[in-house]
Amino acid sequence: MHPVDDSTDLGALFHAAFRGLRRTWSEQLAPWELTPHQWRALLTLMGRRPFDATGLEPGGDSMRLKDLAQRLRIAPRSATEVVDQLETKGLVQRDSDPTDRRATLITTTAPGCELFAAITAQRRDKSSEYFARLSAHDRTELARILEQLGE
Amino acid sequence: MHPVDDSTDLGALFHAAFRGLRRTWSEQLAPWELTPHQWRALLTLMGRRPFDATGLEPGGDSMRLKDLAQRLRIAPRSATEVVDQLETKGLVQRDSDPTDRRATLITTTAPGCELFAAITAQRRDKSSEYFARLSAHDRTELARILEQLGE
DNA sequence: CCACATAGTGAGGTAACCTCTGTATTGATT
DNA sequence: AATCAATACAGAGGTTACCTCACTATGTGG
Repeated sequence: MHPVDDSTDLGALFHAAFRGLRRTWSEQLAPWELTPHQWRALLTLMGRRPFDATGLEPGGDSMRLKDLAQRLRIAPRSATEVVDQLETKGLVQRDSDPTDRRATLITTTAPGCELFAAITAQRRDKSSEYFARLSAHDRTELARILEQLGE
Repeated sequence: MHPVDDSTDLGALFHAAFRGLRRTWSEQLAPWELTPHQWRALLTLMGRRPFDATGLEPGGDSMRLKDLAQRLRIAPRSATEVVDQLETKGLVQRDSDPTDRRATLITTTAPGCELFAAITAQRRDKSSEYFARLSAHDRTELARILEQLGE
């Protein structure tokens, strides 16, 4: 009687955990009408800027669509899409790069920065974090292991 | 200068790893024209049966659609869908439960069992497993941590 | 026998991707 | 300078893996 191999179990576990994460995020972000995908994009856009206590001033930093795609590990076309969504909501803006007119620079607008700050604050307060149920040690371990998996 | 909190990083890492897993599976399953989703369903269906060396005889065990959904952690309606797909491919069959005519029992057909065996064998041979890059210790750790996350 | 619950499915929708094609622009090569 | 390949992005259209809501057929407790 072969047990179906470990990896299979790991796959199922991984899948379950991932779905849990997404559901949690969805619920947390619902009040702001952001999808997890949009949030991740905004986070990436903001993450690049070393942001200070207020974290509210827009401009100051921007990113090419291509770079955003790379950091999100999605195809450039898919980045176009999420930027479209954020732009429609007025959270980011596109400007063509003066140094290369093919490229567009994505910049977080003032409302975008505010939203980012608000969500970040709420997350910290509530500590309604999905990973909060893990011990600090386990979180570190998980990060270490996941890094190995992500090439 | 606040660093964006740990959890955020973990989220990104998790996302990246999950996408890697899915891509790997997709590629591995492509020759058999199965999606990862279909594979997981088949695996669940087969997993219930303690299967022997040949593992080829069909029938013998079956599962209600509802139970399949539960094990896959998806809505019953979504299970209907994946069963439809597998049934179209002739890998599983539906029979109404004689003890409750509302219910349908899903059974893996002979071709389904063969396919399952073939794929399992190939995976074992190639050890082209996504999680293979982790040490045995890390795999155990990962499983332990993921279990905590999956409620 | 009637109200209510349960099992599955049809209809229709969404998020988060993808590829392939086309266009504007740039940089490199003759 | 004229050309040609490469690059950045967006339009069009597709796929996977989900979902909810409404409906039908069937079972169950009062």
